[in-house]
Amino acid sequence: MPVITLPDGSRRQFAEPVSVMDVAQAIGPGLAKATLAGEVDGELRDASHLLEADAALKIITDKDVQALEIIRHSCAHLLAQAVKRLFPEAQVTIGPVIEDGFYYDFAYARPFTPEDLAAIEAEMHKLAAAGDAVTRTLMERNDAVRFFRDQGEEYKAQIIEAIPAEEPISLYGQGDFIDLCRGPHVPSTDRLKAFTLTRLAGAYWRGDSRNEMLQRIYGTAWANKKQLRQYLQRLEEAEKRDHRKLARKQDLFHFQEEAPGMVFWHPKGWAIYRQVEDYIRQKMREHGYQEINTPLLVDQSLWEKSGHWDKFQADMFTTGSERKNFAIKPMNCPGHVQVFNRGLKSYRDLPLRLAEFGSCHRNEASGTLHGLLRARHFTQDDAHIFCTEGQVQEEVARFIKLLFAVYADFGFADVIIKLATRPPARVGSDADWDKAEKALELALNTNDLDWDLQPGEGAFYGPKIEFSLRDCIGRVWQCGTMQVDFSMPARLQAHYVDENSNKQTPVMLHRAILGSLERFIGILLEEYAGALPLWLAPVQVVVASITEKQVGYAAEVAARLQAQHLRVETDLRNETIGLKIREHAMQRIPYQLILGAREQADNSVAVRTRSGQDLGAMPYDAFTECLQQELARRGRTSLED
RNA sequence: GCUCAUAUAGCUCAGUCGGUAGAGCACUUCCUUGGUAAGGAAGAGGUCACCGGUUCAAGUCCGGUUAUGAGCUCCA
Repeated sequence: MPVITLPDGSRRQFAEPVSVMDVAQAIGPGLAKATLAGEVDGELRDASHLLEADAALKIITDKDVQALEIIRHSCAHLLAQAVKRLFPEAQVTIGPVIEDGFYYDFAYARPFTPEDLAAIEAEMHKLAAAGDAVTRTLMERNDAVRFFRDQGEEYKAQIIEAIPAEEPISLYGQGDFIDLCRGPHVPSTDRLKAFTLTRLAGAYWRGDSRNEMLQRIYGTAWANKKQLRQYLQRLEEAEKRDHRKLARKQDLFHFQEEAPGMVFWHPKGWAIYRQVEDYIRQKMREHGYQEINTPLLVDQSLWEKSGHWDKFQADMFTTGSERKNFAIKPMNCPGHVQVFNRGLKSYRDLPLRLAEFGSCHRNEASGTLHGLLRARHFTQDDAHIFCTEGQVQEEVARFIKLLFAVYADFGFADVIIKLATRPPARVGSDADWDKAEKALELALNTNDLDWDLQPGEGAFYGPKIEFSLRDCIGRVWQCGTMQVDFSMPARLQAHYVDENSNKQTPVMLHRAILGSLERFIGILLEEYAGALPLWLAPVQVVVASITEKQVGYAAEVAARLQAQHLRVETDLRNETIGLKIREHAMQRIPYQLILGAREQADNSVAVRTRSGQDLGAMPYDAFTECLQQELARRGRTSLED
């Protein structure tokens, strides 16, 4: 006689075991119709799940957040069913839920084509309309292995073989299709109403590039057609913010075939770059760093000593000029150690913070290049802090504080933090790794930050904290980093003299706030959809004349702004003011000064913002006062945004 | 690097059955002197990414290369 407690606290008693659906039915037929699954004592279960004992139950309908995950998972099964019907030779592998959708990986003799994709989706809609019930069965593990192997599903059999033998295997069936799955699923396929397949891609079996490549089909699914439509629209809007598109529209930079992965910066793009660089340079000065610069080309032997040659040789550009084998630096640390090593250092010199806008080249795999976000030539806002073991904690904490202050100035709040610990292939003793990992973890926790652990993802010389930001369509890119290194100073013979006149090896902290200036600027452009805050905008003010009679006055106003170190352009063309306004608004220039006969007569400027706000005419000084205030604020404080 | 797709004017794109290329915007010139998101007219602009093949004939079909896009793998 189970007693079922509902979320509102009400209880219902049943004479015999009932399913989640039975309970819904008892409450009302409308609810039963909307029921997708149930949350039983906090666990998601199928609508067919039998309640034999007292339980707390929440009926899950498409209004609940958990519904999307169930719908998407069921869509993955529907996709696999459709593929098996159209391509019986295809083997199923895995089909998980991802952000906004799902995918399924198949092994098939030939790659699927876009036409196949359309046919598969049509088949899915047909199957959904048929409305087959989705049923759950249990099977002994070994029986399940045999069951799938008999059907020629070698991959599925392998997956199940990896599950402990004593664990019963749950299978879900719909029509003639049965798949291994933990569930839960929707009660029948006609509950899947709003889905579409989005793209085809290759993906390695078990995520290992030594394995064969499978065919991955991606899809998106939602509770209803309206949500699906909104999602697709949102995606389309987001894609317009792509920094590569903005670069073309705003004439910021370009790439070309002769230098793949390397940026040709145009005047406006470079103005942004310099602004970012100057800002960081000032921050470094304020926070006790000394700026240096080290050679781009360094003999191979130094990379061998540092350990980089061993691990990254294939990804380094080299040149055989001068009979020596030079490598173009892929990072700055060995160079910084060379600077540290000149002259005998005392413990009194520590912490010694050496910063460099380090121009690095890495021969990244061709398929990984991605505009400014993954380039072969990039500039790190790099610095290395040489310190004693006792100073590590404080230095890490100070860095994290500085990083968040800088991100706030750029208007970023959503920072993804990860702690990556020792990888299988590494240098240094386990004791040192213990200390280094502990130091980073402690610094994160004392700063009260949310972070995730990434075991085994650290650099070969030390653990690291990664600070990542999202691009326009939600892809995550690592920007800032803090790495503790107990190995490289010793490998490159860095020393200092301690209080007792003993030679000691310093600890080296590798750190970057932006990471790569290129990548950071790419993210920045996408974050603001090209409408950068005033302090970063390549052109801050455009001065436009209404008729030729104001050309002199406009030039004079522009010259005054320029004398105040504002980035200003004039538009004295023989064009209508409507056209000029439209063009500069589309170029996302923060302020337009419209100068006609009236302004000229009373020595004023008519101000218009890029979002179309007309601030009217004001004296010149009032306008520049406004600008100076806005410039001082930084962050996301632009008047009109 | 791997899988799939794509490459036509400065940009965005069209180009059917294989018969030597077209639009809009931008550009140049002229007209217009206009008050808050496109004034008008004319003109100029292309070795259809590159190399090779098939064909009487290739932007179009086939192969290769390069670059780009999406995803995978990688990321000091």
